[in-house]
Amino acid sequence: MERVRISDIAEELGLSTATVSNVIHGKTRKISDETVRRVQALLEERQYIPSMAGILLAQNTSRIIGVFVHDHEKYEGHVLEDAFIASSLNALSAEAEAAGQFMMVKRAKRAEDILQFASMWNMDGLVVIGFCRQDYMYLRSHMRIPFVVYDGFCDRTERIVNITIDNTSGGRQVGELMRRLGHRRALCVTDNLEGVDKERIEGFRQGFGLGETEVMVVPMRREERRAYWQREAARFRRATAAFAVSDAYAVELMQFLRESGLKVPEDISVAGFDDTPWCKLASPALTTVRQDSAQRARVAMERLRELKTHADCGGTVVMPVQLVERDSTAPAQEKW
Amino acid sequence: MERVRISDIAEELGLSTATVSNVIHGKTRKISDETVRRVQALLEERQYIPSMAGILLAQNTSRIIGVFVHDHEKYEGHVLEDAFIASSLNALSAEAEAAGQFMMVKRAKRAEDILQFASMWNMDGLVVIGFCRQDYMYLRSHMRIPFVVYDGFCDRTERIVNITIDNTSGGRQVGELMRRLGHRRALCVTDNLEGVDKERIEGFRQGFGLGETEVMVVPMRREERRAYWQREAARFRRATAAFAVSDAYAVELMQFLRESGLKVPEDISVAGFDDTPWCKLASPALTTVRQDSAQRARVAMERLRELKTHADCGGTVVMPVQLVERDSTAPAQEKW
DNA sequence: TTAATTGATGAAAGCGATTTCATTGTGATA
DNA sequence: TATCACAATGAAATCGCTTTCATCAATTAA
Repeated sequence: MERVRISDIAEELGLSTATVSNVIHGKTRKISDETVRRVQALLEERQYIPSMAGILLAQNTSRIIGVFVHDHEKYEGHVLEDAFIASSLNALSAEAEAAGQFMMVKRAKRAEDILQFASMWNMDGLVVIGFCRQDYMYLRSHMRIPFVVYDGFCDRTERIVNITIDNTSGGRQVGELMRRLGHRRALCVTDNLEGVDKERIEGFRQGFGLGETEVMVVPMRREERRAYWQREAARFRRATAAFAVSDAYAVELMQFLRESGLKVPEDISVAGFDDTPWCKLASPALTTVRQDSAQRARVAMERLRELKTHADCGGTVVMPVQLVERDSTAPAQEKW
Repeated sequence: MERVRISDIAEELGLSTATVSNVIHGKTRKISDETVRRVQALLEERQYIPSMAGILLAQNTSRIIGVFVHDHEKYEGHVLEDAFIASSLNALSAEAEAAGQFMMVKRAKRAEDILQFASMWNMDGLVVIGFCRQDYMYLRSHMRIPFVVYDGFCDRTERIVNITIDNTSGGRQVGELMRRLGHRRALCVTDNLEGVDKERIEGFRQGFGLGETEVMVVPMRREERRAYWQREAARFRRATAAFAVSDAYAVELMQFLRESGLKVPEDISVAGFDDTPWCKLASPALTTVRQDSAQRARVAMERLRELKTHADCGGTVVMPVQLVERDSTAPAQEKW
């Protein structure tokens, strides 16, 4: 129950801590087989568990991977519940475990918090999600701990490793699908015109070709959105296709459409983005764009490891994305 | 960029580290206002960030709250994506931040892993989710770090702090609702007959009174479930109400019912449990039982703090639960 | 005037590991 | 027999902080 220290083991066997430490880590030193056996046996018997405190101090590395999620107010204090974030956390946690590392999660509002947190723990690497470029630049110049960024919009010269997905392609695939289905007037639903959402919409436009697209920028706060849908209801009557930049918005949109007496996909086709788990449970099952957060996490951790050695190898990794066609999209019906 | 240590500050001001340390923590010692001012100014200027390595070692406490989530195979490697877990993580993270603590998340399979992990980091407290009683007992007897358990089924004598919700009441409220709506034959959907799910179903039975209830134990793995629904389809034709022990199952069930040509709620009323965010987006919006994970997290952290002082105060905290009636439940129609 | 008290600070030990450098013993070589 | 190489191990410094104990000067009480 009381902590067993290396020195306890050493003392009990009449050895020095150096020897015990070397047995634990192997390979630095030549140690007699007999000693190795005795030490290992006692470590096992006493259930020695190393103290990270000591290790941290001695070898100046913590094996902690910090995951910093921007606590954007649009989530109203529930960021970690967002399907994409939750899925990323899960994948990152799996990667960390596989690599024998530890995952510390923090929701943060400012880059300064990240810096402070990461430095105080002497973290091994960081995954930074949802902040803006300016924050990344700040970290780049004030912190020596390697970090990668999710969806960062940084170019090579900025020396930041940015792991993102091919939003444009995702949007384009949806656009092409809608065009192929004969749609001519589409609505894009987003809550802002920057970053990934901008790319998704641009992609959609490319794929949709000559079709007419109108963009609806909905309020971020859920309560305001309700009123907004109602106020703008007329716009849905004109379109036969809708592309939401997230599954959450797509599902919410479908619900609203149903309430307004419009049928999905008969009256209007709807597509989302992310392929969150409940897409296939929505009714109708939602057509969407799948991003693979497990793969993203894997790449993130790999790049983090690389950064430990070649410090300055910024660059963007674009992960592929895949259209998942389900039941919320169908051939256009004429409207007049 | 290079680490600023307390000794750097001390040296630069011609003071001892003891003095600087005392300025930082206040109140232990009488220090002249002049010195305090000078030290604080320099700490600020040099952007001193304490090293947890040193602190950990010196004061033998880490301020780390460990959250251990049982990596049950039914989640197929995606536990942290489960809506209830994600929501708990978010709430716990918020609580930890508010208390100036750090949250480390780990998915674990065995109690030994928890023990090892928690001890090596000298964690301040643990929240243990989804393990079984035997694991809790193991921790209780092998570990001196205080921990609380979610949904643990431990009685007072076991000296384990167990934070749970009133599953029976939740089930009962659904049962009563179904009875009130005139249903006579109900189906309960679960994937096991133990723990919280057992309580929920028992509660349902109590509330449903004389109505006839049949329990379906569905396979945990998604692929097998698909076949199962189909095979057992006939049972749905007999019932007019269904209560699933989780929203996930409820939504999946609704989807299957729709595919089989049954209408919800006209042909069959469906209710779930948890009130996950997408309940209100399902169609029809799902009647369910709300549990408040923010409140639960608050209590968990409070009890953890109490445990630091009075070590042995086991006991179960039962949090209230609330029926949320939406559109998936309706008065019974006669069937024959 | 001297002793006792108090206020402000320094010196050093300790926390639990790692790691460098030094030491001992043994068999082989000259 | 003296020297050397090498294998096996010990002693001690180090990491950055907290905290106890000691010191010294200035003030107050006797």
